[in-house]
Formats: sequence, C-alpha cells, structure tokens
Amino acid sequence: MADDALACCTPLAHEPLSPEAAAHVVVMLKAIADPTRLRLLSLVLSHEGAEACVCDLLPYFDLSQPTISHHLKVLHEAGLLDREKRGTWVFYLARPAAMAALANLFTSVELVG
Amino acid sequence: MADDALACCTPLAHEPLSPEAAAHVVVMLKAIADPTRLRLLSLVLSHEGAEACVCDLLPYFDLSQPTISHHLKVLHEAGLLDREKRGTWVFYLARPAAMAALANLFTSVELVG
DNA sequence: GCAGCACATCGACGCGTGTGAAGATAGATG
DNA sequence: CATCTATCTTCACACGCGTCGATGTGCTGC
Repeated sequence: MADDALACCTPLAHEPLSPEAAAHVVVMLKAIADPTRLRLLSLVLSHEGAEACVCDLLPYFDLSQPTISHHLKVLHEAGLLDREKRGTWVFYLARPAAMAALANLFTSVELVG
Repeated sequence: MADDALACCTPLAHEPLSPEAAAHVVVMLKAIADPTRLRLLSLVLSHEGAEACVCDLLPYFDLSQPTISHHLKVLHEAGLLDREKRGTWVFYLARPAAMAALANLFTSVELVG
C-alpha cells in the first residue's frame, strides 16, 4: 500500500488528477493534515538518525500515550514512517522516498520538463 | 493570512515544528487533504493559463454547484488559489508561491544546505 | 513465574466537516 | 425594470475523526 502511494505522485500541475489518483494521494495528505501528526513527523525527521521511539516523542505533547500511538499508526499506514521494534521499544523511522514523493506533487511542470 | 502561510514553511526535517507553526501549515494541508479539493487544484493548475472559472470545473464532478463553490472557497482562504471576478464569471487562479512553499516543506535539509 | 515498563487496541464521546436544498446576490441582456 | 445566468450564502444533517480511559500484549529483569 505504501509503495502505491509513492508511485502515484505526478506533479499536480502536469495534468488533471484522476479521481482514483486523488484518492491515493489524499491518504498521505490526510495523514499530515493534522497539527499533532505534522509535528510528530517533523520531530522524527529532525531527530538524530531520523528515527525516534514513542518515549522520545511523548514529552512534546499534552496528549495521552494512546493518542500519540494512534497518530503514529496513521503516519505509518500512510507510508510516511517505518516501524521497527527493538526490545521493549518501538522506533519510528523517516521514509525519505515518501517526502520526495510529496515534494514532487507540488513541483511545477516547467521546472521538471 | 495567505502570506503568513507562505512565510512559515521551513522544511519539516530542518527542526521540530513548533505548535504554532504547525497550526499555520495545517491550514494549507487540510485544504488539499480532500479528494475533491485536490482535483480542483490540479484542474486549475493544469488548465490553460493556470486559471479556470467555476463553470469550467463543474463538469468534472458529480457534486452540486454550491459544494464545488464551498471547496473553492476553502482553497482560496488557505491561500492556494486567487479569486478574480470578470463580469458574470468568477475565475480561480493558481498561486505558484503557495505551491513552492508546500514543496519546500518536504525538501530534505541536505539538499537545501 | 511474577512484577513492571513500553506500546497497542478497544469502546465511547463530542466536535469538525463534506454535502445538498433552498434562497440570495450580482451582472448581462433586452 | 424584468429576466436569465453564474455564483455565493445559509441552514441542516450525517459521518468522520481526534481524544481519552480502560484494557491487552509483549519484552525485561528479578
């Protein structure tokens, strides 16, 4: 599912997005269109090694642990973060390809062609 | 309001986004995190002259005119589209600066610095 | 095995939001 | 002014989603 999302990101300005393509892209956009999730993504991206465990992220929010866990799951299922279990801890890792796909969405056609 | 949105888009990976900055960015992201609005934006961007009137856009959707109008308003208020009235028609114009701001959000720091 | 920690899942609540019907506005035309 | 067209606004409704408390799972150490 995550790979599908990466494959479908032609620039918006290149040609009208089909309803199907739009539905695919929207999964990623909905995931980051939330203040908490956007900050979580930014925290992971700018953290050392572009990875962080849940316990690293919790202190930044006035939210319960289940809520943070829920948001991380959404980011993971949208293909924006990878999940890796190490002993007791669960680490979330940035996916550079997903970032590149999003950036490409908003690239103007002139710069590409 | 729209200009604020453009000013606040440092790359997500550069440093952890503050709650305030996240709230600003989310306004734009929420606007495009909807299949209808994403397609509307793509249609305007890829339309001749990067502009289109409401009547140009309606045929692409199985939605009522007020609903399309509502979505265009959301895109306009998020600073993604400009509005221009010409006689009976209302044209919506792409804002390249807004696209660039979004692209910059997902730019990795290595490529910038 | 048992206690404790890290994280995920479940169920429920309340608010935000996409949608359409009906009515309002504003410009063009005669 | 009367009428038609293009578009926006208002109101109401249903569904989605962010949130939390309680509970479940899985690993660690004693």
